[in-house]
Amino acid sequence: MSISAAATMITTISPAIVQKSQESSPLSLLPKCSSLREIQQLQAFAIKSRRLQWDNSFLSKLIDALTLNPAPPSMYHAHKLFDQISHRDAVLFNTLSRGYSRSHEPHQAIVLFCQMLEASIAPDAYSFPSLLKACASAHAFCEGKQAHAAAIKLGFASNAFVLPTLINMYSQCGDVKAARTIFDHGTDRCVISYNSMITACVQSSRPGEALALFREMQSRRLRPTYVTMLGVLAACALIGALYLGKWIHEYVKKNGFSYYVKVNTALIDMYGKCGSLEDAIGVFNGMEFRDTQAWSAMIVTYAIHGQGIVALKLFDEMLQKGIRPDGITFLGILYSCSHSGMVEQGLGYFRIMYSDYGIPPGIKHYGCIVDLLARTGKLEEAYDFINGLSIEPTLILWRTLLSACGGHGNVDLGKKVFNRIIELDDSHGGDYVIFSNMCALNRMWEDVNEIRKLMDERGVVKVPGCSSIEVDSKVHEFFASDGKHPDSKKVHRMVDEIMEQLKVVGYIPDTCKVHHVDLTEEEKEVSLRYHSEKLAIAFGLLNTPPGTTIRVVKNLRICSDCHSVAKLVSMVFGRQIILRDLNRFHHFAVGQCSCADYW
DNA sequence: AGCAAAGTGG
Repeated sequence: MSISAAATMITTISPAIVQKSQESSPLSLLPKCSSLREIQQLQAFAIKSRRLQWDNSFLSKLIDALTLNPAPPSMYHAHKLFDQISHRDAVLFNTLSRGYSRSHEPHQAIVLFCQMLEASIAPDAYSFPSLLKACASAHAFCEGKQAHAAAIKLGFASNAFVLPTLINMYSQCGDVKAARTIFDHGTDRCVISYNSMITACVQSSRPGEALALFREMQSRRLRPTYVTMLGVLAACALIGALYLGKWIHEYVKKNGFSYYVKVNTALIDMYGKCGSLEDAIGVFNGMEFRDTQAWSAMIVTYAIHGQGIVALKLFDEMLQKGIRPDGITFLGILYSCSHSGMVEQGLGYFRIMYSDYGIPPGIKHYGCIVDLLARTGKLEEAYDFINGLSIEPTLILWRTLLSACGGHGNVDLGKKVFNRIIELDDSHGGDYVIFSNMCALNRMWEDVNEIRKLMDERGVVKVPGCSSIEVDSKVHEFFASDGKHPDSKKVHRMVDEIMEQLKVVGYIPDTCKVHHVDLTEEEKEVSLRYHSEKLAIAFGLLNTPPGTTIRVVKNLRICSDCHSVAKLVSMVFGRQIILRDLNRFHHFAVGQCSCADYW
């Protein structure tokens, strides 16, 4: 059939399709189809002109177009068409499999691969990316490993397209070590493989390794892509290294990545998590186009800096501009409310998220509501809320409540919740510590001993507190009372000096939460004195010019004694201190904290 | 045809 004849036939089927194309072959028209109807018209044309029997390349394009169509029934139509084809080849299988992995039906993709083997059709290199992607998103580690073995057998494991998906699969299934081994042994380490590996490191909280890979890329003169920037910025956010982050920002500008909305969103997130609210606002204001994610990132950033009211204002502004919020936006909103004690508003937003926006609440939204209720002391309500849920409450939900019980000193409910938690998982040191502190606060020393014994028996260890501070683009880490840092003697002396000065203005060490029963008051004071955040602040006072801001990142929540010390230091030494908790910020200035002592 | 943000608790 001549091209002009084909064009005539299509014209009789749908003028809309022809309008979209200057070309006349049905193959080139396919990507321009935007609706299921248009694709099916082309399919009808293909059947009419008897192409269905012989042209697998055209059929593959047809299936691809069907699977790309966002309307839900497309996978069904694609599979139906696939079933009608008599001579299936690997390309057809791959195309349908890709469709399933795109439409989040990983199990179908895996099944399809098995069917291909059963039909004695040899997979090619392109069969593996979608299969591995499916295994990754389904967390199907066994299948993933089998797929890897098959890829090795067939000689496709070091293929440039297969390698990144292999890395991704291992990382998503939780085996980052294996991912790294594959990456290291890869013969063809391209930019995309580096991106996968960097992302894998970030997702497994190994920011240092991610940044090292970025440097390796540069020394190998591989040109990063914007995806590289997303990974590297996320790594900076994890470490909380503001100056390194600023350097990356410059790099982003110089290399033309500033126009990617996602990169700007990652920059907002990075500045937010590195403690610079102003820089985050600067990036947000400088964006020409902002999507839901960009607004959400900015809302969350205000929230973690204790500016809940501003976060809510921004949400209103977002709605006025006609940007649709998603589940994450509401998470930010609920988070803002719970961390600013706005119970009624929070419950209001929780109600409208489904009724007005059709967003079904997930476990994380429930977590925020539990936090919202419990943090303000409505502990029983929070308990009832958890028990009334239609889904099985997770550990985190109980943990949220336990931590609030600790904050409000409610040992009775706290004990009930604690027992519930260790039934589910008795290996988490943090839970024991919260409950033990709660008991110590109520002078229930036998219980404190009991908990200690339980921890020893079960071999539970608590995560040591660690604070870090970036000075001259080097990150210094401090652990409580440790002598690992080269300057530790000097730092300890500095802490002693600080304490003397603070006592003059009325500081009294808050020893009631130190849960070593057999310590004297003085010994308790000493154990409190060398908490990691105090060491880091002392190091900051010693090694940064007077008047500059001290930025500290801590891996646990700040204790109340360190909180009051930081407030006093900000006043006595005339320094602003910005301290990052596990997931929020404390801005200390002239004796006050931005969290208004509510954290 | 591969990599791809934002997110409850501690």
